[in-house]
Amino acid sequence: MTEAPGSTKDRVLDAALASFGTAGYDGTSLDALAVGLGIRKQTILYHFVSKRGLLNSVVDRCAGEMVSALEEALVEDQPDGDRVEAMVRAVFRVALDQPVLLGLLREVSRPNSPGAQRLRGHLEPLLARARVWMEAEMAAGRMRRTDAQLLQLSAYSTEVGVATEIEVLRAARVGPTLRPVVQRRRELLRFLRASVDPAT
Amino acid sequence: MTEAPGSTKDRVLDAALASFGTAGYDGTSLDALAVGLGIRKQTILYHFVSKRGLLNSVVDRCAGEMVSALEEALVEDQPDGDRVEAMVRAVFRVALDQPVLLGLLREVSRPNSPGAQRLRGHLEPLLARARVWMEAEMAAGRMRRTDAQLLQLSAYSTEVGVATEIEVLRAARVGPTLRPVVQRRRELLRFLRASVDPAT
DNA sequence: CAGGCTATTTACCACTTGGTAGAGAAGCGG
DNA sequence: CCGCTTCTCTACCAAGTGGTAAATAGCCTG
Repeated sequence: MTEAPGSTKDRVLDAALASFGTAGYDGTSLDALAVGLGIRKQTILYHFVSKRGLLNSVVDRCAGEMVSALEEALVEDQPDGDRVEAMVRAVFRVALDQPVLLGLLREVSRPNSPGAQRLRGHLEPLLARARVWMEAEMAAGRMRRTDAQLLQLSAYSTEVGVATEIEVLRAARVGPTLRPVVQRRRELLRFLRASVDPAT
Repeated sequence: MTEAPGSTKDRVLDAALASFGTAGYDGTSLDALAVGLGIRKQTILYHFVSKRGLLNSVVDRCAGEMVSALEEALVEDQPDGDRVEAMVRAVFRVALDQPVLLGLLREVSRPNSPGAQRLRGHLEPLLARARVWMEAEMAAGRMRRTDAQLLQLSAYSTEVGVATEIEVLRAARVGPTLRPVVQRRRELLRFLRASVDPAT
């Protein structure tokens, strides 16, 4: 049932993602969105019942992409510990491919934000799986003992922060090169490894 | 020329900070703000010429508080390296005292956000000073050699991320205790120290 | 060709937005 | 008491908001 990539519905989703991700939910007007697409606002409301519905659809699609990217990174059963690296790389890849997606994530993960709990709903199963794995690793002594949920929250916010940085760097034209990004990723990995290392 | 803490102007500033920090700029309406204060919207517009002017005033005040808190932490000339800890503690104190302030920071530090460059204007001198200090430390071999600006960006985003977490945790009622926060601060410090340690 | 289905349109609506104009009111120095 | 300043108010406005109702066009099937 996935919409063809050229369809009106899909074009609206793309534009909405960009607008929500940069201007925020309240900063997005259906009229402006429609004008930008060369269609009428009511066409948008036909496909997605309301503005809120549009946001939900955007969140659904993005969460889907995110989750599948992460699951793909997890499926490749690698030697212990590299799973962390695989996940970080996956998120960075997404961040580089479509930075707006991270913008949406940032926007929508604000407490009390519309769509926040919807996003959580999508990510929850994945997070639960990860928690189970982490606790097993801890029990086996291969991972430093900490509150798994807290560690997740921490890694999540750091990743989003880093991804936001990418946009900031891009805006500041610090460099068209990817060097800072790569460097940043390396540091983040070092941080996560240190955070996870069983040695106190 | 600082306004008396009970004055209308000051009450408006408080309410505006809370609203901007939680609902965002676009999500804040002058009418709603006024109703919440038991005054008329035009009173707000009398004191602060426009909505944008109100945001600017809020940003100015908050940046002032932030900067002075940080400078205070820096003035206490402590043995090397503990300066980092002092700054982290200062930011955490602010985050715990008035979480909304961090909410505003998060809101306003979004690229293309109104007030973003105004905030940068306030923080720039402080950041420049810190960069000079860091580069001196690097030259003296007491700090690992990295791009100072990148490190700042990194520390900043991580701090804001962590602070945002605090709100999330509070919302999720993970615990009325401060334990997670303290634990999180400890981890962050460990991260920063590792990031700065001259040993590869 | 009729009839239904999907997609997009035009025309409106009630409401909210930030902002302007001007009137009172309260205090204060002369 | 006057005039001036400072503050808050009522009244209003043009533009924009999300959303409803209904008309129109294209298309496929019977």
